[in-house]
Amino acid sequence: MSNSIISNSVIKRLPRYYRFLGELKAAGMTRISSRELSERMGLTASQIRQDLNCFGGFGQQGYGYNIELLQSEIGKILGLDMKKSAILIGMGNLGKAVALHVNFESKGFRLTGVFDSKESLVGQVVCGLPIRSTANIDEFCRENKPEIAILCIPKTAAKGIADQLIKLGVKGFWNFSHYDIALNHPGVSVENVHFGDSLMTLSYRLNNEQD
Amino acid sequence: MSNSIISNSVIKRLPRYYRFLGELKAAGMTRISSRELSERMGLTASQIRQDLNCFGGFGQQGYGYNIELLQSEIGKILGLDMKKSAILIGMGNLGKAVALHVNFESKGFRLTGVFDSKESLVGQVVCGLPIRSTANIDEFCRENKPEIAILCIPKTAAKGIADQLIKLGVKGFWNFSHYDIALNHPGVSVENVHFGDSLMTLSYRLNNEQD
DNA sequence: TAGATTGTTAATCGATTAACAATC
DNA sequence: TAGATTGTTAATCGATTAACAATC
Repeated sequence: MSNSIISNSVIKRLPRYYRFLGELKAAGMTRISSRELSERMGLTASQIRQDLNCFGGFGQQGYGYNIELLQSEIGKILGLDMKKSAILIGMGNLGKAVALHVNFESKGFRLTGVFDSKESLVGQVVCGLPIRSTANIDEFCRENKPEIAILCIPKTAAKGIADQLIKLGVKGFWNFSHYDIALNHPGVSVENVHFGDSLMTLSYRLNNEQD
Repeated sequence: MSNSIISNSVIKRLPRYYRFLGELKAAGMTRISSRELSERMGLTASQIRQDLNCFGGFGQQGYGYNIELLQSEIGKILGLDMKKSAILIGMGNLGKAVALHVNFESKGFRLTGVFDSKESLVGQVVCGLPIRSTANIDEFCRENKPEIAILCIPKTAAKGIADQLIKLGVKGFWNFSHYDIALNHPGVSVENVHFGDSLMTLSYRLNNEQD
């Protein structure tokens, strides 16, 4: 079914569909048409139908979409039911906040290990996990085979650790650093979160408002 | 010069150009051709020239681009020299990490106030700023006229506060919440950072690797 | 001058929107 | 059956890439 390659634009819209459908479900609704969903989300009905039909026919003519069913299907498409093992490197302000703030279980992952190179942090418990020394990453990965790593470390440290982790079998990165993993390792899945870039984009918009 | 409307795709690439040029400058290089930059960044030379020519002719035929000059021009385009006033609402794990981790000054902003609704946090000092009660937002905004607000609060709280801030003259949001500001306030500049969406996207990619 | 590389126009590719027949 | 709404094809729009004349 989902054999043809799905475009990046479609993939990036899926989580938002998932969230909106979750809210509609929570509000007690059971069905919705592409037109009504389009009005609530600020999209076109055409785009919604096109997006969904990349993965199969989830709707019914004359009726629309069953909200609970559709949300569950999108969850499966996103792989949220798989609970892939994730490790987090770098327990500074940012790393700690990510560990504590993000609900991994509802996004398809399980946080299984957290690491920092600073020996003074090692042993401290965050999210029920002891902070381990980065010196023990090799050992931990061979035993636990994490699928992804979350990099909350500076660029300088990120290069070495990312390369090391890829050798150890890590298949994807949630990358908060400025090291460009995708550039150096084309086969690996990378999702970048670049605060600075995002904030600069906002700066541009403010300085170029017109209408 | 930059009168025609610049596409979103171009704007989102500008911070990355800015970063790469900064690194080249730091490495002691003075000039670069679009071809060499394209190889380093994983883009096409055509795209780079098209992007830059949205804003003016920064290069020189037969020579290429002066790295320092080009970076400085992109910085001006992004408005990094303007130091717009920013306030941050929500000093939980995430808010604190953003306040401490992000270098606002180098991204066109100055953090001037931080707020939380929890009275137990009020008075605590973060980044040299006392945490203020959200009850005092009105007063603070009338006196300090912040241009943007950073929302590190749950969706439920975000709606009320965003609507309030817009009435108080806030022109943009760096939005970490799931409240869809842009949907309800079309005129306002919004840059969303949605951790959950980003992580779900990574989940999708891991579950659909092929090559 | 010859070589290199830009700025810019034209061609291609991909994503979004519109239209409508199929069907519940 | 009539009305509604999907799934899907065709048309449009926008972004990327290729090509090349201009020019340093």
